[in-house]
Amino acid sequence: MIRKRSGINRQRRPSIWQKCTDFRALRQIHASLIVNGFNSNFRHLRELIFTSAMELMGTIEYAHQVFAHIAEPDIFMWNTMIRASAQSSNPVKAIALYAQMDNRSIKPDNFTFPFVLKACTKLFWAKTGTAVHGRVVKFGFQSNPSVRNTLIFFHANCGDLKIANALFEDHAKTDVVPWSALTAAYAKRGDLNVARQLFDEMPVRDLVSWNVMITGYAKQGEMESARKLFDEVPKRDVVTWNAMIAGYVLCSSHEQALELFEEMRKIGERPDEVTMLSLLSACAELGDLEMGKNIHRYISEMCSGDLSTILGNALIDMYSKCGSIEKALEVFRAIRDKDVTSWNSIIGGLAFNGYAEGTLDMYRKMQRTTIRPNEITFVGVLAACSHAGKVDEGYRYFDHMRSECKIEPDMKHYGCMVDMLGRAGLLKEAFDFIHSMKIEPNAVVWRTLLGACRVHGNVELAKLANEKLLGIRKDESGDYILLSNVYASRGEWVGAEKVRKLMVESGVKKNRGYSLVEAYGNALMHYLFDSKPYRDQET
DNA sequence: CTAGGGTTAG
Repeated sequence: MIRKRSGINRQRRPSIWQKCTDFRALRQIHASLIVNGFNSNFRHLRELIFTSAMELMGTIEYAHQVFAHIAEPDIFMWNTMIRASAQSSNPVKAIALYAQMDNRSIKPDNFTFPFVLKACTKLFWAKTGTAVHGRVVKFGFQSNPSVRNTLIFFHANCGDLKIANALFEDHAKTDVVPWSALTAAYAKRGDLNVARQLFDEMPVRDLVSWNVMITGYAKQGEMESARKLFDEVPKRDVVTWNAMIAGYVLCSSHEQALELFEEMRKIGERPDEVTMLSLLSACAELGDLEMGKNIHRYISEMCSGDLSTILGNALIDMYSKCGSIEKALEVFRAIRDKDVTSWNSIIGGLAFNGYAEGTLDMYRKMQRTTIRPNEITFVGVLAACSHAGKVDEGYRYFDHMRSECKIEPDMKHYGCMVDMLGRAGLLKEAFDFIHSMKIEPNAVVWRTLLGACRVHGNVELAKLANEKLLGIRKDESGDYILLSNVYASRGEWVGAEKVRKLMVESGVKKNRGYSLVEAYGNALMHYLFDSKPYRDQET
């Protein structure tokens, strides 16, 4: 499982590189190249760069180090580094490499630009991408089909659809690739009618164009239209199935999603990672631990070897939301390459299942790694402080987040702080805290304060909070969910029910169709009724 | 070694 998919023609490669399947082997080969004086042999250097950047997982840093020591890398090496960086989690490096090329007056070729543009698109860097477009023209690659298609894709996704359209009208209308890319861009923006028109006009439709359209409908919740195309499409692949399954999960038709999955298996279409992610998300939302365990088993059978980070993260989330924190911890420990989401998932899982000490412990463990926390991390940390009544500690983490981690607090963090103070009965302090906020407090913040006033019987402040609340629109689903956590975690089911109503009334689509008790039930039952097989101390 | 479709955390 360590090797990534390879695009290179493997048969023609020297056998030592074909046998290079992990980092250890790579370093051995590298060492022997140096010992034998082959380390300036470009044939080997190209392989070294390609293998560490593109083929092995988690060795891109090594590729960068090696690359930095090559006095005059050839264009293939530059392209490989840019390509690998563009598809890595840090596409900025691809731009930096291109800038370096530019500074050193190294001529890019027709392979260079698609990779650089891919990085711009991924980063949503409209200005940079437009500048790159200028370089494309300067070097005369404008009519190269691949370059032009990536340009269309960039402009379509980073704002200027007019330019994308112009490029498309000019030269690309005979090519199905930019046609469906443009269709996808319109569908993504929610312009389904324009997308559909493009789709209908296509002289030839390949599977991608069908998938683009089905995905577009599914994401907008127009499952009837999606279904119609799904039934019409001449041939389906795993993406077609995934689009439908994800669509059903998105609009909370979990049974339909599971049914489709069954059908998929019956006809012998092999589900992949994306299928599993959707299904895990369905289990998490349903709180269906049994089904979640089934999916977990299926995943284990499917991929022998390491659990991928992304699947591991989804499993942690599923187990946490289904109240099985031990299983979540088990999965967490099994993930080899933990990323910030892995830590966030387990920290949030512990926090919302009521394990405050475990949460803070986990955060301290995280600090000992090289993974930097982000704003989501602190939602978990602060929620834990709030749950456990750790006011001083909550303040400390709030400051730590700003001063040491350079993360500006957003509404969710403020919400946690107000909840923490409110629970502790420090109502006046909570009120002052709201006034000290750098952003305009939203409904959740006021409602949190209101709830606390009710609990502690402060009528005056409650009135004030209520007034503020009345003047605010209620439309952001994420914040309502946080609030419902706040309510539910206190055991105030009445409050939770109110929030749910508020969500329905304000047209919040998420969580429609079933009650909060079902959604958070298992996890919260566990917490509220204190069946504690997992002990806080031993994370 | 080029381009397009599906994805996890609150």
